[in-house]
Amino acid sequence: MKDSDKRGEIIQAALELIAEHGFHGAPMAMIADKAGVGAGTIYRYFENKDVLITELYGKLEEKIMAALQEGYSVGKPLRERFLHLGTALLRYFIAHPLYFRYMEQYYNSPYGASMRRDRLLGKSDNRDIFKDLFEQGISQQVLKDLPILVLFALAFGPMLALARDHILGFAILDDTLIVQSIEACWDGIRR
Amino acid sequence: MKDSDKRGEIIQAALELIAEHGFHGAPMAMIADKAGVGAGTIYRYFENKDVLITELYGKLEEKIMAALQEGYSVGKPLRERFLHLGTALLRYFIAHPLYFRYMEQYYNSPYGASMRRDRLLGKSDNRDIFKDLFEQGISQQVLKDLPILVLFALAFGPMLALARDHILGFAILDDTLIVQSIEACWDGIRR
Amino acid sequence: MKDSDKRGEIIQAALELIAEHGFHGAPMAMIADKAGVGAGTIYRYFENKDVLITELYGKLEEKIMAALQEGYSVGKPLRERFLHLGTALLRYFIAHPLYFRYMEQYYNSPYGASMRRDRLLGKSDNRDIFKDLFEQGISQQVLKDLPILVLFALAFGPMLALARDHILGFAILDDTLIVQSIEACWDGIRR
Amino acid sequence: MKDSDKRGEIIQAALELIAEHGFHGAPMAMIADKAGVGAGTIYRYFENKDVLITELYGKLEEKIMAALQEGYSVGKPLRERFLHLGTALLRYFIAHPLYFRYMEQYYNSPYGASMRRDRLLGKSDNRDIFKDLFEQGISQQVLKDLPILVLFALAFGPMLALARDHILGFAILDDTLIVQSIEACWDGIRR
DNA sequence: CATGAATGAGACTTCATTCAT
DNA sequence: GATGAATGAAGTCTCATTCAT
Repeated sequence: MKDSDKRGEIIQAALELIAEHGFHGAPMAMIADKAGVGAGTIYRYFENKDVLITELYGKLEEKIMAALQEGYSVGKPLRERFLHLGTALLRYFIAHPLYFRYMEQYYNSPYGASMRRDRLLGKSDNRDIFKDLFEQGISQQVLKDLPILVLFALAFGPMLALARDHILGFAILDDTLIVQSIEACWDGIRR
Repeated sequence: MKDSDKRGEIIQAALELIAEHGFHGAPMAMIADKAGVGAGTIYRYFENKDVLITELYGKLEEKIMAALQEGYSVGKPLRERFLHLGTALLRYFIAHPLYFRYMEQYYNSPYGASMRRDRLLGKSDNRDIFKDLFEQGISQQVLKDLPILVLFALAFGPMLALARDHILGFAILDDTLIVQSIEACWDGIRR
Repeated sequence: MKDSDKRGEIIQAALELIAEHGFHGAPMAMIADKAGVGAGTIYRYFENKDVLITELYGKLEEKIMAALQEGYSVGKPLRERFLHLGTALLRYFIAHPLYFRYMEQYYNSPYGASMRRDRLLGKSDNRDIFKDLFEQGISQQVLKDLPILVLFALAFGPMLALARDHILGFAILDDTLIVQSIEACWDGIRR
Repeated sequence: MKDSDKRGEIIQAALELIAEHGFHGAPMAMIADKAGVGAGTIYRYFENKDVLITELYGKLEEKIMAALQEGYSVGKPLRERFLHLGTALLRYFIAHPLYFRYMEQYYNSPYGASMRRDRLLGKSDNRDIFKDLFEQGISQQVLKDLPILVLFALAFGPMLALARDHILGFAILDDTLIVQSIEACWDGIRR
């Protein structure tokens, strides 16, 4: 409990600071401060800054996957399933802007590239929920017959762009717009 | 010519190093080294690192807009115009991976956010070519009646994701796939 | 004690180096070296070089004011009080040549000018001991009826010049000469 | 003529910049710019920055000595001669604040100390006009029997302090005050 | 276990001086 | 002679990481 406690404080502090100021605007000392622990203490829980950053990313990803699976049923029609996942993802990011901004930073950095590389080479792990959906869609001839990665791009590219626009205040996505946008994404990938 | 020489070397070195290692993985000393000039020389051409970074971004943007306009005619049908622009953009990024990675870094950074903010507040400048296209499409009821920003997201989100995937080696986009992808983007935005 | 330790070492090193070589002849790295600490350590105690410089000046000023007040009594005649303060000041500088040279540097620099400006605009702080003396002298018609600043110049100008001459080895001020000099200063300001 | 021209421009530019911003606020490039010459050109006239600085000081000193000698007659009484020199000096500095500020900077710097040292060891050169005055004053028992250096301090210390106060805007010395101040200096040195 | 003071490598930037034109 | 672009040493300051307490 105690252990988990400090670890959690550190992760939360890192999340907030990095999401807001970027990796380089969040020195370890500042993270420690915000977490209410000594600077050296971080190193008892995380080997170094890189490990902290990577682990935090993993945690956020888990949370998101859990959120997406809520109310998700593989029994429903593909379109419905996609709309569910898409709107859930967009809503989740909008509800958790810190998560989004952190993950975006991570993704657009050497970390992100090597993570994706690792995943392609085997550790496909979690994003399977989408992969399954797309593969079924292709084999059922509901989706365009394009490489999975292209479908990913067509589906997630707009969502991430929209989330960013909303969070940076460039656009305001209400529920109607969210649904319309995800439907448009569906139009992009469906036959 | 002389002047252009050093200035060009510096810009090229900055482009390569930042595209590959990010802003923080490209110290001024390293840029100077790669450019084959003294460390202080950079400061004869650029007031500081920020200015260098911003100016380089502007240069790349100009080049891209020029490439897009090649062969572009406002007289053609909307769909054709969109396909032209989309494939041209995607091809350009694939042909110039350094440009793409540099611009991506810029975009996902405080620089990018403030630049976009500035543009929203008046300096609409160059991207008008797309804005015009979208506005016409809406008024002619060819495109979905969504906010311009959402159309931007639907159109560019996938393109950027695809360019990234290709450049990082996760996918290989041949010409067929490029056209198919852009057509899919069109499906996303058209009514 | 521990804290005082490093902080004190840094201040002492800065004092010695700056007194001897001037602000620009005393890089932070040299100060750190002389203090026996790492270069970055200085910044734990002083936000930047300016702060270090200013704080050190304040410390020295305090010490001097304390030394002047030793044995000083407002009950004694004006002349005696002036001679006390003058000889004490001159002796103090001669006994602490580093202090003098440091303060002189500070005074003759942008720091000094802005400090004096600040003081004129309210923060009259410590030097009041002299101001009081001069104001009483004027109102009792013992001193010349000149602006306080002129009396300051007449009194301190020679003292500082003498201290400098002594410290640079151009003159040797023994106790007799010190007293004679201060008496001469008195002749300059008295009616 | 040409030669003299550039040399003069350089000296004037150095004077203005250094007087206002200090030695370290006046880079060679800035001096060259203000002088309207190339940076390298300065080195055709002055071996390096130190030489430029020192030579400029010498020039200013000459000008001052010339100004003091105007209307000065060794035939007049000592007091009158002193008042003449003192008021002339003070007026000169007030009329030429750049000269004063430059000379002050020079004096309070390693340059100044070594210059004075050199002078004590033989090169007494110009300041003889005051030395003569003080020596006569002592032998005629008009002045206090103190070392020449002490008389210098008593006489010049206040003048320099007053000039500084005036130039920095802390005091306003009108003609009456100038005369009164110099008379007070006389009171300080006379028997 | 936890701390946080200390470290020093390394980042950005300035500027006196040189030298090819 | 004159120029000013180029240089690189040196200066200030930051921060990930360690280690004595």
